[in-house]
Amino acid sequence: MLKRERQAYILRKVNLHNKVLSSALCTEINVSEDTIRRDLQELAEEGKLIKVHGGALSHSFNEINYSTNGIYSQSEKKKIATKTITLLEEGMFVLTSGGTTILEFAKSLPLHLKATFISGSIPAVLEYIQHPNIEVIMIGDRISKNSKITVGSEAIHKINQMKPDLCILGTNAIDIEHGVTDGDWEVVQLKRAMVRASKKVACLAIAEKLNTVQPIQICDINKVDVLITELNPDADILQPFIKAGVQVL
Amino acid sequence: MLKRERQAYILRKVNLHNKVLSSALCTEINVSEDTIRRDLQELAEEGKLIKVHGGALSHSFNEINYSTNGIYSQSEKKKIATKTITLLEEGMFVLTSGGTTILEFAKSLPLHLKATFISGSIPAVLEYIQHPNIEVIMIGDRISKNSKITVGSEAIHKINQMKPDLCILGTNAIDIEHGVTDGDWEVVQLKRAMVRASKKVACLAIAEKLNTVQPIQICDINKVDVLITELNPDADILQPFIKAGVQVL
DNA sequence: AATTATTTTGCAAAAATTTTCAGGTTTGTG
DNA sequence: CACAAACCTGAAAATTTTTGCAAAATAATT
Repeated sequence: MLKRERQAYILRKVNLHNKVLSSALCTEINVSEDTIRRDLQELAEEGKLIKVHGGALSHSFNEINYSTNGIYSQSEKKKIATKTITLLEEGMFVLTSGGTTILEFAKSLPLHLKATFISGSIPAVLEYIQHPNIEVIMIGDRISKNSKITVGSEAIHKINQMKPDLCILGTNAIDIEHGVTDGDWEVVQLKRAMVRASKKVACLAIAEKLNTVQPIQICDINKVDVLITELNPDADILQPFIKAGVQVL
Repeated sequence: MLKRERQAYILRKVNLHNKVLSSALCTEINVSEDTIRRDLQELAEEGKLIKVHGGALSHSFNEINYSTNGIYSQSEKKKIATKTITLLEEGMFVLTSGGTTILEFAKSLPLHLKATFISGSIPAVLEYIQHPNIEVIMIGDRISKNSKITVGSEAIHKINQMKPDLCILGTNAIDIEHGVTDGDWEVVQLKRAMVRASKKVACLAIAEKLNTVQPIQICDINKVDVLITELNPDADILQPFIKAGVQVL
C-alpha cells in the first residue's frame, strides 16, 4: 500500500468517525504503530487533523456534533454492517441494494478485501468506488429520485443476466408469514430480480423492522438465507426466523 | 510492447483503479522496474498522473484527499452553463458526459424545464435527480474511479441504442485540425459513442482548452455542432471554429 | 542490406525514502 | 504511586529512486 493512499484512508476514517485510534489503524492496515504515528503526525502538521494521545481527532469534532449526520439509529446499523462483513469472501461478486444500512456497510468494508460490487444505488456506488481494491459495476436505467436507485426493465434485465455469489438487501419490512416486503413498487421489482438472480441472499434489518409488513412482497422468507440484525442471535424475537430455516447473525 | 502502448496501458490502469504500483506493473508488463519508473515519471511530467514513492496515483484521487474543494475557474464555467441552457427545449432527450463544467451546468438547470437527461457520470446524475421535473437515466457498466463515470462495452452498447436530441460534452481539448481529443482511453470510447448516437453535439470548453490536443481523438471538428466557451463569440480565437462551420455561443 | 544515429532498456552501485525495531521516557488512569 | 499504554529517539532493515553507462532495439540514412 502506498503511503499517500494510507494517509488518505486515515483521513477519510477520521472525517467519518470524528476520531481514530492508532492501535485500531495499525491492525487494520497491517503496519507498525510507528508508521501510523508518523502518518498522523504528518497529517496533523498539514492541518488535516488533530493529533491526540492514542490517536487523532477530526477538526470538526469541536464544532457541532454532526457525526450523527441524520442517519437514524446509526450505531445499530454499524453493528449490522460489521456482522455482514463476515459473509464476504475474496473475489466474490456481490449485488447490493441501497439504503442507509447498506451505506453504513459500504463504509466499513475491510481495506484489503478484493471483490466486485454491483449496485443500482448511487450513494452506495459512491462509497464503493472509494475502496482501493473493489471493482464497481453500476446497474443502469431510469432513476427513482427518492431512493436514488436505478429502476426499470433494463435494470432488471441486466440483473437477470448475472449470477452474483451474494445479494445484500437493505430491508424495510420482514416477517415470517409475509416474507420480505416493501412499499415502492419499482424498487420491489428490482429487489425481486436481485433475489432471484443471486446464489445467496442476506437481509439487513434493524430490529424494529422485524415482524412488520409493507404492501408489496419481494420474496418469501424461505428465499432468505441470512438475516442480520443488531440483536444477538439468541434474542427471542429472532427464534421464529431460525426455526424457519434462516441463518441469523 | 511499444513504449507508447505501455504508457497508454499504465494510464488506463491509473484512471480505472486510481492507483498503480511500480512493482505490480513491471511483472504485469514484463519489463524492468526502471522502465516503469521512467514511464511514470514521463506521464507525471505531462500531468497525466501523480508520481509517488512506489507507484502513482490518479489526479482525482489526490484531489479528493488534498481537498482543494474550489472548482477551477468556476465563474467561467458558470458562464458556460448559462449559455448552454439556451440549447435546451421542452421534452428533449439530452445525453451528457461528466466533468466539472457539466456539473456546473447541472446545477443551473431552470426549474421549470421538463426533459430527460441521460448520463454515465455519477456526480452529474446526482445533480440531475435534485431537479423536480427532469427524468434521469443512468447508463450502467464498470466504473472508472478517476472520472466517476461508467465505462465499458455495455455502456457503449446502451448508448448506441439511443437517439438523443442533444449531446453535451465536457471537453478537455478541442482543436480545428485534430477535433475533440482526450487522454483517457475508456472515456474516449464512451464519448465517441455519445457523439455518434446524438442528433446534435455541443462541446463545452473553457478558453484555455481551445487549440489544445490530447493523445486520443473523440471526433472531428465537423461533428461538433455547437461550441460553448466563456468568451464572447466574436473573440478572435473563436473565428476559425466559426469558419469551420461550428455554431459558437 | 548495411551502416549510422537515436532512442529505449536493463543493470549495478549509491543515495534517498520509508518502515520497523529496540531502548528509554512520558503520559493517563485507577 | 504503580502500571500499562503511548511516545520519542536513533539506528537498522527494507524498499524505492537516482545515476551513469553499456547493451539492445528502433529509426533513419546511405
